[in-house]
Amino acid sequence: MSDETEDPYYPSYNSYKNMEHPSLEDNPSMINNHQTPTPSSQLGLDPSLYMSLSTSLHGSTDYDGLSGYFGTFCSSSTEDRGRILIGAGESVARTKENPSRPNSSISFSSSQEAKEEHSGKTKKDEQAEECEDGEETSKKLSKPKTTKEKRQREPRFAFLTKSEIDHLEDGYRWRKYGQKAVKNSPYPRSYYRCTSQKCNVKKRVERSFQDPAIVITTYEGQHNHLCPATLRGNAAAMLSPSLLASTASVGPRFPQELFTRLLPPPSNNYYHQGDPASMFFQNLGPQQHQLQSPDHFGLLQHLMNGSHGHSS
DNA sequence: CGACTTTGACCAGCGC
DNA sequence: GCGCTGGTCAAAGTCG
Repeated sequence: MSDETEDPYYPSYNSYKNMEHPSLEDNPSMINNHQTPTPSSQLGLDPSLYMSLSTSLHGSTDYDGLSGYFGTFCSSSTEDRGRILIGAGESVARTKENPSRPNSSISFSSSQEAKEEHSGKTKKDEQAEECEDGEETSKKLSKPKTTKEKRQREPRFAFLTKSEIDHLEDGYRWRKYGQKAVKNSPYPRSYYRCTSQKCNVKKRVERSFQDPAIVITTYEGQHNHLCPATLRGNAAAMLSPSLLASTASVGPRFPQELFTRLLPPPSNNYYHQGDPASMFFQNLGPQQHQLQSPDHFGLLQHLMNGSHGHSS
């Protein structure tokens, strides 16, 4: 928790400051809604890089709406309340979860996982693929392990949700396939797979050991099917046709795509501590920062409880 | 009875 | 090489 060395995979807060994060520079504490910046590592995250967004959502309806935006969350009937903290960045498969990266903030893993591309593919992964391809009979212990070809890991997206429940409803159906104790955390990590056939989306759910109120949900992969809840029409109804068209079928390719479409650039004063929304970007090109859709942002603002009128 | 969860075991990658 | 850790498997159990 005190190492000063810069981890190449987990840029420190200082690294962020050196990047193009005007709002962060102006307001370092905006990285989350706590009084003091909470290093993502302390949250038990894979704190690689980050676009983080925290929102205050009250009630399931809001959550549904926001969920619809991101495709990954397509809907929710949860009673989840409180903030959703969304981060984006690159996570590392073989995480170094404990080494601290001072003030590296809330994470949100996304985009390609550079490190994983080199080392992340495990033979298990290959085996899993074989299984999904119908090679169900061979068990893990007897499977050939000769193939060395690397499979690119799916992008991951971590969502931080302030919630009392661990497994947040997102409209998809998940089957739990594992649970592991997390090092240095009293809270276990649960592993889920989408129950839809041929959909290999996975998610991990864990509770931050730093702030037990925060649930860290990490999605991996993209759904290749319609969300059951979307089919029921609750989340989709909130989306504009254009956005829906691009997200409803298979979801956005990356959540940050939607972020960039939904959110204005992180202007100097809009996102800051205590705001319903605080975010910063990393690994997003400047042009992406510029992308915005007033309509969508308006809706997002609506979804975000809108109670903290800190917007400049 | 099917869907889902629990749980211990196993495996691979990484650091030392 | 060894130990640690994350991730996964699969049998058994649970639930509706």
